[in-house]
Amino acid sequence: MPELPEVEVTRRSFAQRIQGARILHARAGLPLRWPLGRGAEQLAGLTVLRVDRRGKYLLLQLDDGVLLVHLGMSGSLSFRADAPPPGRHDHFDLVTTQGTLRLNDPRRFGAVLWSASLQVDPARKLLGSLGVEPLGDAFDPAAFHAGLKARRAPIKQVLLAGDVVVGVGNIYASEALFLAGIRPTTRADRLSRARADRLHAAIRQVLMRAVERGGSTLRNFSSAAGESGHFQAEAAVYGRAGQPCLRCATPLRQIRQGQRSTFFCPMCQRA
DNA sequence: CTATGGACCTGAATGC
DNA sequence: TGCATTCAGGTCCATA
Repeated sequence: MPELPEVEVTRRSFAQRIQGARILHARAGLPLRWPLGRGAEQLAGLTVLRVDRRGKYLLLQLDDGVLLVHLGMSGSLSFRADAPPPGRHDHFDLVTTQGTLRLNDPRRFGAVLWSASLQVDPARKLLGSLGVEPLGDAFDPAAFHAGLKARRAPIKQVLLAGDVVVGVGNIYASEALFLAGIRPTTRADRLSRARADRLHAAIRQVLMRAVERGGSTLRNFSSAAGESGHFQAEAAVYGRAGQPCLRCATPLRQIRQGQRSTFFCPMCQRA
């Protein structure tokens, strides 16, 4: 479910409301991807200073350490004053003076873990090798092109790997490559500076637009405020195999790259 | 070092 | 209707 836009929309939906709250109690359900790293009972009494984001991780800055939250493939957060009893897939609750932050995650690929700071493990290990933020100033065309020059894998898989630029997931990778007119199978190091520039702009455009629209709704994404997103209706290629390209009407194609589906137009994306 | 396939887990959709 | 197979928005880890 969540790529960068969904995570950012989620962050915005509760960051202000939880800021300054004191943790009354934490509840861990079935195991997530990693153990919490600190007893849930030891979170009580800490204060949430603010909520940041790095890549697809949400960072709840506490007055003692930081709580990293990742939504995995199927996770979503809710934040409400009066949370009902936890359901089958509610695997983490942070009960605070200002409401309960709850992680619902059927597949449990998500994670909640405490780290003493961002400079030490586990945060250092998880965040240390992440690429640049695509919506930040550090994401500039020259550095992006240089990053791609060092990689021989297909451009689609380099985008997904997240060590050149973070936050581009399986939907937006296909969408950005379509916008830039680049074939997903093209080796990353074969992209000219001009084409890297086009891709750079396309990534920013597709992510910013998705954030504005409230995230993708491919399955049933909703922010912690319960509002669903509207990007789905705007996907140009993702999930549209066999349907006509919106630009040239050629039937769109679906292929497999690294066990993930890729969608593209064989006419508009020729190299 | 880079690149690739398997692993984690549940549920919905599809096929026989 | 029932049961098996495939697929799903992520990413770490072992292996080549």
